[in-house]
Amino acid sequence: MSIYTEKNRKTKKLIQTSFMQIIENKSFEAITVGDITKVAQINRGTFYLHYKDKFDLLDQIEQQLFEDLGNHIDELQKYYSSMQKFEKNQEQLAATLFNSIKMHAPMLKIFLSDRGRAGFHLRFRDAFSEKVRVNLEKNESFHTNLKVPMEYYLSFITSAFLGLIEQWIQNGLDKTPDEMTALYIEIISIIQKNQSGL
Amino acid sequence: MSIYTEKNRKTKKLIQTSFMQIIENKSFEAITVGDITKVAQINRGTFYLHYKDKFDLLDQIEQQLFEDLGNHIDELQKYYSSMQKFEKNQEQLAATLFNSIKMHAPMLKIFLSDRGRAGFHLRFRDAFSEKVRVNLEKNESFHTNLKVPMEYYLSFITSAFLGLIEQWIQNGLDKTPDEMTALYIEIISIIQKNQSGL
DNA sequence: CCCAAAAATGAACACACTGTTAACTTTTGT
DNA sequence: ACAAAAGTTAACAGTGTGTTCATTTTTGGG
Repeated sequence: MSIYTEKNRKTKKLIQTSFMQIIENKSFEAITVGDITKVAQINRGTFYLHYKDKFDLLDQIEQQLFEDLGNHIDELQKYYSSMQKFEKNQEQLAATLFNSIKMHAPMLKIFLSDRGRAGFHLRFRDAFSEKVRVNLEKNESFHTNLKVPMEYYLSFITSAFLGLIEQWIQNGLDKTPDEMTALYIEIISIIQKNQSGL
Repeated sequence: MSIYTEKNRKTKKLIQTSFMQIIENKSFEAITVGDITKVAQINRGTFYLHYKDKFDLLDQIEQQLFEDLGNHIDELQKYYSSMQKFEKNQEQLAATLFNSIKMHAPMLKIFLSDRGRAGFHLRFRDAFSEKVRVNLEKNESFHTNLKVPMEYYLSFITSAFLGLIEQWIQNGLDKTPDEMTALYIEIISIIQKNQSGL
C-alpha cells in the first residue's frame, strides 16, 4: 500500500488520460499502443507492465465508468426511496440519471460513437437495465401483474430512455437535466394520449 | 455488362459469404484478410482487387443490408398506405418490420453484438428512424402538434422498438413476428395505463 | 479456333505493430 | 547505503498490411 502503489496508480492514470486524449480524434481500432505511449511520454514496454493490451485498457476504463455511474445513481436513490409514491419516484430516478449522464458525457459520447468499441451500447444498457429492474421490483403489484416477459419490457423501456440520452449527448447537451426530464415526461404523455406514431 | 461483371460479382459474393462464415465465431477486429481468403480459397491479392480493406468489405455488406431492409419495408407499406386509419397503419408497420427483421436476423445478431463494428446500432437506428419519420409525417396533425423536438421523439420511439428487436434476436427469435406485434402492443398499453415503471 | 481482355495467381517487398525479453537506470522507503 | 519496485532501452521473432509484377487462367468476340 506504500508509495509504489501510488506511483503505479499514477502511471495507469497517465496512460488512461493519454488514451482518452487520442480517442477524441482517432477511432479505437486505429489506435496503437505506440500512439498512447508517445503521448504519455513513457516507454512502450511500460504500457505492458500495466495492461495486457489496448483492449484491457478500454475494459478497465469502461468498467470504472459503469461503477461510477452506478454508485452515483445508488447514492441519490437513497434520498428518495421507499416512503414515496411509486410514480414520483420514477420521475426522480429519471432526473437523477440525466444528471449523472451529464457528468460522464464526454466519455459516453465517444464510447457510444463509431470511434468506440463494438457492443458498448449493449453493456451500457445491461448496466442500466439492472438499476431499472431493481427499482421496478419495489413495486410488487406491477411485477406480479406484468403480462409480458420482464426481459422484453426492460429492453423496451431502457432502450427508449437510452435513445433519449444518446440524442441529448449527440446534440452536445443542448438542454439541462431538468429540461430533459420534462421532455421525457412529455413524450410519455404523448404515448398515453395514443398519438405515439408507432 | 458481360460475363466479366458476372464473374466479378460471384467472387465478391464468395468473399462476403466466407467473411460471414468467419464472423460467426470470431470478432471483426480479430479477423484478417488472410483468414477470409483462406476460407474463400482465393489469393490474398484477389481480395484487394475487390475491396480496399476489410472495413470496406463490411461497409458494403452493411449498406446492402440496410437497402434490403428498406426495400422490403417500402414494398409492404404500399399495400396498406394512405386510405387506412393512422393507428391501424402503425400496427401494420410494426408487423411488417418484425417480419423483415426475422429474414435478416442472423446477420443482425452478429452486427449488433460485440463481434460487429462500433456504431452499428447508430447506423441501424438512423436508417430505421428515416422510415418512421416518413410514416409520421403522413399524419399532419401529429406533426404540427408535437411539443417536443422531432429528433428526440424519433430517437425515443425507434430506440424502444429496436430494443425489443435486439431482445428478440438475442433470445434466438423465440416468438413469431405476430407474437412480437402483440407483445409490442401490450407494452404500449401498459405505458398508457401509467404503470410504466419509468 | 485464336486472340485480346479481364480476372486471378504466386511470390516477393517494405513497412508497421505486436508482445516479450534482458540488462540497465531511476525512484523510493527503511 | 541498500533493497525493492518501477521504468527504460533496445532488440527479437512473429504476424498482418497493402502493393507490385510477372505469370496463368478464364472468357467472349471475330
